[in-house]
Amino acid sequence: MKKLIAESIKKEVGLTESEIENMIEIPPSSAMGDFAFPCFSLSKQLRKSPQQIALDLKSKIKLPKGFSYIEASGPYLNFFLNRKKFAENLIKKILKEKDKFGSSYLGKKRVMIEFSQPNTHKAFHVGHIRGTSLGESLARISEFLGEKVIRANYSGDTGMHIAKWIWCYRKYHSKEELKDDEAWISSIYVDAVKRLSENQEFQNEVDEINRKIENKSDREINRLWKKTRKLSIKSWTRIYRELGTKFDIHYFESEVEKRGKEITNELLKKKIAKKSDGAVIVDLEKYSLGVLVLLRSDGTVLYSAKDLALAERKLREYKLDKSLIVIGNEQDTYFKQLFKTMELMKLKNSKIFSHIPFGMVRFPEGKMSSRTGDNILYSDFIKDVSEFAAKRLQERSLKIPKRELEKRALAVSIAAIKYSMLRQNPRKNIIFIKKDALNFEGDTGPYLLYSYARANSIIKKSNFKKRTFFVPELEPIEIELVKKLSQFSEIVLNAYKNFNPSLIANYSFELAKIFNEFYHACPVIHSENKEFRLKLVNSFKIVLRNSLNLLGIKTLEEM
RNA sequence: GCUCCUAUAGUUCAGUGGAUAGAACACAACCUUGCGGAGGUUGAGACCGGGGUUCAAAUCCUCGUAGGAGCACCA
Repeated sequence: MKKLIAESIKKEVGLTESEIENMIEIPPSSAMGDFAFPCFSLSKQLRKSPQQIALDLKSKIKLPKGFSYIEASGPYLNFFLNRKKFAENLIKKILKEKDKFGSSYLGKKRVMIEFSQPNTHKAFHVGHIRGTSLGESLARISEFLGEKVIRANYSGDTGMHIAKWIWCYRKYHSKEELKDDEAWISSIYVDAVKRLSENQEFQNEVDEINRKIENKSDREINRLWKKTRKLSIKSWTRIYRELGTKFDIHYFESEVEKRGKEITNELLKKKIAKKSDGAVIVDLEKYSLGVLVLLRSDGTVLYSAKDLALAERKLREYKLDKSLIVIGNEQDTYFKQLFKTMELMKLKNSKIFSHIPFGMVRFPEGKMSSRTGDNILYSDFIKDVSEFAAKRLQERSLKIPKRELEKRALAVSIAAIKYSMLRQNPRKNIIFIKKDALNFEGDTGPYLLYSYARANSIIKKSNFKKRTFFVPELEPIEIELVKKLSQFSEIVLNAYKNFNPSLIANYSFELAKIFNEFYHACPVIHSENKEFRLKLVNSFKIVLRNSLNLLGIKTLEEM
């Protein structure tokens, strides 16, 4: 519609169509118009007041197709849609395109999105849920816009934290049975950190184990490492199934360790890296990026060198147009260092990488960390939320079979959690208040699911299959609903460009809110306009389902 | 100390340089003989401070202040 407006005023204002399209706004209220063109910036060159320009334009231009009239309102030129026709076309389009509605084709690009990145032998905590939800959502948005997405995971299965775990297990927990329970696995790590902080000398024992893991010299340690690594990985399958994420490739640090060391040697030869205090570093001071340490002074390899090898491998294995790495913003500087190093070593195509940072998940009491164990584990967290959800569900409908109840409770919980993680700007810290996340009222995932289920319930009850419909005089809230539905595809594009699913989350909430207002104001089944309203309700269902789907949230037909 | 990020109702968040700064929670008052009350309606309540750019600033720049993160062998 913006394009039609641009065409109609292009000649009079001497701007290109796209310039005009960018200027067009949506007025604060529908009573003022459906689109607005502000005339301020033309004022200087035309040497007229913006008010006058608006008046002149109104009389000069031709009414664009699909509009019923134009109004000059102060410095704004306001366009009013032919709302009936607009509603009709839009609803037809939504009902025809269904789960494709809102998508636009951006060309077949191949994009790799690396996210989640839990480490073996450590907790999968609330922060990981944020990264996983964000990555999955970005992946879905890209796919929706026609891109070929490769979901990648990358886990630290070697390195100091593993050495700590194995050290602690052998020394203090060797009688306990090994199991694929993330809570137990993480408790050993937490214990290790605690014991290490009590006695500095233990670090030497851990260092020795770290060397043994890296050069695989100790059979018993190697066996224990393999076994526990496997159990950790196994403990994630349930988590990813529940979160609705499936990876196409799972990289491990152990697979790039050797190549990381080789790259480091090449960098030493090329004088890009150098020795310093026994360690191998890349000096990036002249870019004000400090130094990047590649090898420890005992010769063992660090995450940085492994990341260089990983980047090389991704480029070799896939023909990528883009490669995103979704990781917490505490690594902002590190990624600048890493990318700069890739540039210095002239790694081909290294420009395609970008770091998508996200903020921390904090609690009102303070930061959480998997080192101290001051965090909430995925399993504890989901159990807590599910039990609450099951109780709420039971209060409402008494006769749900237990299986079904558990299924719905889990779906509602995942929706609540994902929505609370995605509704905020990714780069800002989330202050996670359990009471609010568990609250099913207001701006929450369950509210959205509830709205969807209500819409579904109307349609089910109506048992009405007539395909044609005519658009009656529209109630104000119906116009609002139609207009909101029409904005979906633009919102998706914006979310894509800004790597920001919160735009879709906020849109979903606004849409559901308008639907609920509509629902209260306009009877559907017992209305003369039944056929139209049913189509409108159905359109709402489709669009809400599409937008929640992009957030990785599954809808429920009944709650 | 240096670098980066953030600052909007009591609280948690929206807000692409444009019309009256939006919600949610909490608080107060209402709405159920209506398609699901996890809902709706109404009310009270906010742009950290000082400069600047602009016809127009919560939004851009700058200096402060406050909070967070990072800064050599964790990832």
